[in-house]
Amino acid sequence: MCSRCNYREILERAGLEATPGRLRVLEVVGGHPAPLSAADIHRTVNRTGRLDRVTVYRILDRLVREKILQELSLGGRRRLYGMAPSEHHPPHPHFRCARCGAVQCLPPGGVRVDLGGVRRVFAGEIREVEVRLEGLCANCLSRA
Amino acid sequence: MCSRCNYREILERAGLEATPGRLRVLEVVGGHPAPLSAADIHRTVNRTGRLDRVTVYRILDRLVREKILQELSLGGRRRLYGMAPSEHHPPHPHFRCARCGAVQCLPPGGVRVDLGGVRRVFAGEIREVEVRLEGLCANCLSRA
DNA sequence: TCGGCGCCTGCAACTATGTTGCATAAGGGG
DNA sequence: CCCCTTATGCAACATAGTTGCAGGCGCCGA
Repeated sequence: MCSRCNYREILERAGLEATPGRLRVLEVVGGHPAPLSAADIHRTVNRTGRLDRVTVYRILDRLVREKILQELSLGGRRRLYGMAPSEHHPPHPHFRCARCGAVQCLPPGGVRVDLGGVRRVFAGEIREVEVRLEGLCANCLSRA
Repeated sequence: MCSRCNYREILERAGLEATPGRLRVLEVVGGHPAPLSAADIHRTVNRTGRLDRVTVYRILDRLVREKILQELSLGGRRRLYGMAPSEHHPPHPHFRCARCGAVQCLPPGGVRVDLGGVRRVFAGEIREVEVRLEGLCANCLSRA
């Protein structure tokens, strides 16, 4: 659990009831150092009580819609979920190991992206930028 | 089809037989201005002949392994495929419209990424950088 | 207090996407 | 001519996510 986040308050500020299911999902996601899949979250939450698979999906959808969580697409088939950028959770890039598939959050601020050229030629409106790195993680490097 | 690419030659340089299926898949992907899903490719290829769904998946896997195609993860459930970066196909960022889901390739060079900070603290080996933008496409903006 | 309404959850069935195992066909080398 | 490899097809399966519907619970107004 992120020590600086009050999940109940976050939910209520978004106009959502702070149900046990939602609180447990938030605790699992906020307390994990890397983004998790719906299946991971379902498994973890069900170690301490039960919450249906479908309910987990619905909670995740809702929390993403309210921008409490963010959904990441990092290769592989599964969508991953992490805390959305906010005061306590600055945006940061993600790394995925091409060998073992593990995903890590990288420190915020380590990557600078300059969109100048794109903003000049692109007719749409850019709202979010996601940076994804791929390569070999330290673990796989040492075992190579 | 990309006028500067000789698909037969690309396949043979990678040590792959230039079979009709592979050539057709390459023509479809190389000739489309945005990345395509396996289902899109299967559908398109089957307008001019037939190629099994499974064969399309296997061809895509193979071409990705040989770095002829690249696989993109752009949200949504499907993996998308485009030409891998090469002499004729410089790496470029991708944009996905949050409203209609359409994916576009953005001009290469429009985005500059500085990894300095990450390379100093990250213990693994970074091989690829993917930049994904999200927002509203011109079409959805005008209809909003 | 009652009845209705909305929200959350569970369950079953379903869809979409991707994968595996096994059979067949084509081509090359002994 | 036989065997091996490679590409393809087909059926079955696996995984991830979605939909429809019903039950429970709290809240609000009558």
